[in-house]
Amino acid sequence: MMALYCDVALPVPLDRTFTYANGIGTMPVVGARVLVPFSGQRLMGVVVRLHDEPLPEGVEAKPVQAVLDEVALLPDELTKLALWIAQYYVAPLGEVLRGMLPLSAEVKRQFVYRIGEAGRRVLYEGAAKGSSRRSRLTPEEQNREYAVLNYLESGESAKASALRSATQANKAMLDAMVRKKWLVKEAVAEERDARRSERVAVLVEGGGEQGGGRLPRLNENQLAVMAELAAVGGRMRVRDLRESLRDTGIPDSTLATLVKRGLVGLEDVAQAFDMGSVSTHGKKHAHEHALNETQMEALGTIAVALDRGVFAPHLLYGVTGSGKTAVYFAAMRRALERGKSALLLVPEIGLTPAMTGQMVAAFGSEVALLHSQLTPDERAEQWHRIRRGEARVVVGTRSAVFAPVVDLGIIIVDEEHDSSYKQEETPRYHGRDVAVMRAKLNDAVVVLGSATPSLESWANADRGRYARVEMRERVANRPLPEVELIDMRAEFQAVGKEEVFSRKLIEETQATLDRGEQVIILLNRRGYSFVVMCRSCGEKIECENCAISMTYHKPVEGTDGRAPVGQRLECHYCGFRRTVPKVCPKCESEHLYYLGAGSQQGEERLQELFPSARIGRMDRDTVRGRSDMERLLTRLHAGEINLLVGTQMIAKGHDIHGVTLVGVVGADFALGLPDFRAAERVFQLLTQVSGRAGRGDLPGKVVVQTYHPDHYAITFAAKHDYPGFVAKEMNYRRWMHYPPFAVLANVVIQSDKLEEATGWSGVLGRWLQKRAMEKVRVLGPAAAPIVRLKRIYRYHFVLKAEKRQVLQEVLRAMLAFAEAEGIPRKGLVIDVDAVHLM
DNA sequence: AGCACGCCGACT
DNA sequence: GTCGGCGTGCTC
Repeated sequence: MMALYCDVALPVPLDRTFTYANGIGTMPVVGARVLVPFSGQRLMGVVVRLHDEPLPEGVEAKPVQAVLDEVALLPDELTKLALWIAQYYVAPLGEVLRGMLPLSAEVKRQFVYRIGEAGRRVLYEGAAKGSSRRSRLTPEEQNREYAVLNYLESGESAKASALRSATQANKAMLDAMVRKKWLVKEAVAEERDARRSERVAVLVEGGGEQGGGRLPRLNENQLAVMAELAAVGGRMRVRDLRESLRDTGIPDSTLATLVKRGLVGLEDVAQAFDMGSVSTHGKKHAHEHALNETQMEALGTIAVALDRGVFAPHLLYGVTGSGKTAVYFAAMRRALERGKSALLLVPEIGLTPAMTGQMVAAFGSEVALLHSQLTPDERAEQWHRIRRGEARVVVGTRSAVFAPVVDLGIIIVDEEHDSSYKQEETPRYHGRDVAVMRAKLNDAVVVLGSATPSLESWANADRGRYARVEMRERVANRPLPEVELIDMRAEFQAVGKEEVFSRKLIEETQATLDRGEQVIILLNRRGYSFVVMCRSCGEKIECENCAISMTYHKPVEGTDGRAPVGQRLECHYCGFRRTVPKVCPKCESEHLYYLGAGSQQGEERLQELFPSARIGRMDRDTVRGRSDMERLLTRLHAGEINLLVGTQMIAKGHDIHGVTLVGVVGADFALGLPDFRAAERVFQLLTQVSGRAGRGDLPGKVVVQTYHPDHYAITFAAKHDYPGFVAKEMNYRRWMHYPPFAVLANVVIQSDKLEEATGWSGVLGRWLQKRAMEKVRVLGPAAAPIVRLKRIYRYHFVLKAEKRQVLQEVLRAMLAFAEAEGIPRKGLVIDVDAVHLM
């Protein structure tokens, strides 16, 4: 009955679990978290199996130190999902589980220090003699070391924080003392309540009246604070109070003074759930609209599956503006009515505030939002709310697919083609594909929605694995915008010089602004110019850490209270910055010139061309948090901005009715990249950004500047012909044995030493030649598209196989071979279903 | 990934 | 001689 051992998945990059011995007080269940000793540390892991099989000869199972959960923390289907991900993506189970459980906040890893034997000797014999004279420590630092030893003399251990405040020793000093064996450092992990508390300021009844009823004299600021508190009934969250004080220019210290004088008390109260401010732009919400016939049909298909309560994957192909969001809402509502939960995945929450706003408006306090900007505490709190069944609607980004919702009825993956669903670190899972698997394990409905479905999903619909639901018309019979292509080669001939904007785009922009309508221009590179080149030697200025051209950023005025940022060259991959050189670093020529216009330059040119336009820019430099995005969108909706330039984030689902012209500049450069998905990506971007035009009562127009006017990605996008594009692209993929006609993995071999990277790729290349050639197609080894990144040299293979299982077997065999050859595990990155070939 | 153990130069 | 630098190898 009682299992002797448990297998524990630990958050280490090792492709295996470890076996521990259960005790009488430490009998975990599968799915519970445990604390176990591991290589001198104490780690939190998740029990994945209970059994009685002893370890092989010579290895002894260490005992479980503590069981953190009485019952499985993870629902059964999430444990199964974790096992599936580990298998499918060839990733360590412990790392998969770590990503699933956002509960690191609950086990705070803390260290305690105890005096060590060497330390005791030093203390008693006064004998730091020889060693301390030699050490580079100042006498003062030596005194502090003695203070630490004195503090610990009793032999009891002390928390790092207590020790540091008592002795003024810093962390570096403590670590140094550990190294000298004066101290022993031990890790403790303790459970902590994930609920946050917050401070509330309370007006003290009769406070300060102790001096015979006389009110103490208060200055103006103090009176203002008292008045503010009294006005709201004597209680106010300190956070809110501070905020309103800041507006009136009263310093925070005023509150502290009042507390000290006993006039205001502070209380810790369990924090109420805060949805944050979410703007809805006063528009009608999707859930308030009556569905049209097409929408009703789409909903009908999904609802039938929901009512049957079986696994049912759907691909919802709906052109931009066809009203997919309204269908999502209706389907989610239907799930709730059936007593089930609903999960909505979106590419990036910060970029679609309108969607989340509508969710909150429609479902109120039943909604939990999960996104990357939550703190660990907030994440844990949401996780528990969901697990307890308090939130039956979850909206979130990629990792929200692991939300422990109770009785899952439906998962919706919005913009399912979006590459942000692919995690670009271990475990390298695809949120969309995990969603489908999760739905399967939960007997739930899954809806993948897009105007430009990925070829993988489209093929799955072709093969009958997914039910295809189509919405080919825009709501209210609005037309799709007319698209005009501008051949930039001809434009160059005619104008005689390189201009960012063509004459046609300028003319159309002017006309649109004159009519009082709005314009969006996509310029899909951030910065001012993305190449700095020397006219004398032809050298491009590269990042010190990466094989990447550095982007020039012009100095900008500090807007919105931000400090101004000087001109600089910046690497968009590692963030490295340098000053702008006056002369070529290679040949010292003064003839440096700047090529390729980014969004910053676009904004500047537009300002020159349309001096009276109200221009806004939307890129990673101007939009850092959710609030920046919301502010920009609010100004757009209000018409305060009538010309918006930006990178691809402007293409993401925004529904701005006044926009009637969309311009596209340089979006086709990606067609030249060595990536089999290049055409797909360009088609998607063009279609999505075109979809921003003509969403109101007036028809829209799109002007696309291109150097490849005959490329099928461009011509089909211009005709709004997704089926046509897909048919053509499918032929290419089939011919070239690329997904969806093969399964693919990208294997990167990396090292900070060039010889290691090339050497290892050679060794693996020979092995693949000999061992795997009949089973998989191997491309490479070749230099990775970015051969050096963050000082790491990178080579890669692309493996393609007919069957997934074959690919996984080869990858596992390759890992085993690499280990035997002494290639370190971190020198190999395996990316199953890679989206970018990096 | 951490952390132990072990071998070698720097400094007294 | 000792300290502490970091290169290998293991973790139930």
